[in-house]
Amino acid sequence: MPRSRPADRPRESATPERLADALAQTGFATVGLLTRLAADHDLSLTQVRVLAILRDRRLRMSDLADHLGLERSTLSGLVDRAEARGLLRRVSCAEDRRAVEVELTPAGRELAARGGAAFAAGLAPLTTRLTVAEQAGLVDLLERMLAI
Amino acid sequence: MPRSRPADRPRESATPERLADALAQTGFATVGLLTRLAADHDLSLTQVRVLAILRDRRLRMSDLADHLGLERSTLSGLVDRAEARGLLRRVSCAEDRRAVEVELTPAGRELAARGGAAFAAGLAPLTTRLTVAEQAGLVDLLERMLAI
DNA sequence: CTAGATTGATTCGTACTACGAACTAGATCG
DNA sequence: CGATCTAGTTCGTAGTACGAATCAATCTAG
Repeated sequence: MPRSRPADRPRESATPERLADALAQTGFATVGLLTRLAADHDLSLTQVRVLAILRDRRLRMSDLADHLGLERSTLSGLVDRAEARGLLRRVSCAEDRRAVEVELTPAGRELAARGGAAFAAGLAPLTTRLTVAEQAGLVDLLERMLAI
Repeated sequence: MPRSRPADRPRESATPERLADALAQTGFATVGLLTRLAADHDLSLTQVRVLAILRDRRLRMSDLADHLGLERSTLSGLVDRAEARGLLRRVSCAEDRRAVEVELTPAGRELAARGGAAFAAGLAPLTTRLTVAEQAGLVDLLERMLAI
């Protein structure tokens, strides 16, 4: 497990170790922010991920489960709840009548858009610690690391 | 909500937007890795966070709950299960007999150490896409952004 | 062309996570 | 001392996640 913001962080530790720690911290910070924002709308982190993924696509249940790394059975309930709240809808697939596709409703799209803005705003206290040039450098490094 | 690895990622979008997306991606990648590693040992992400936090400290239940951003009631069960598995132990506090401190057992410490190594190793496919100098640059930017 | 296998999704039962409210025991302050 | 506050636990509820079983539609071999 990565160290968590140790009071006595060893400044001299090796880069790979520090990178792992910094990435874990970044992960908890961003995912934590996302979780808090989601909670404001009574959504779970997973539901946020669903909205984020469907923002650009329309997927079958199986494909969505794969994207999320979840079992199909888990996704059924997840989509049930989101559908009941009017955030997305199931559309039966024309090519394969067993399959069900999922897409955002206008309400879901609207929520996703507002959430995206809130996320960027919530990140500002962190990101503005860097200059604009540094932010651009960070984007470049992260995108290359993630192979986006 | 941040966009999730869109197939048609707009290359030309503004830095703040791309930074938010890149940070969200980084968060999901690192936290996802952590979750998978945790699952190998039948641990939840939260239990991993507990181990990570206690790696350097010994805390009261309340303080631990604050560090995790959880309610005390949630923490009780969490610590129950981890204690039952021998990863940590409750120590009653001398100064305040209401209070309970929590610390890792040797087994918990050992697991945390092995987990940390596994995490760094699991990150390697991503981090090695950058040169050593770039990794150092990334560490610097992230640490300054997180104000570590 | 149909019998059997495979695939897409759902339902069911179980365990864990998380919350808030109610409670107990110990501290603190008037 | 008694009132109040704090630390932690217990309880009930809802959401998340899994795997096994199931059903319907599709595919494939003979």
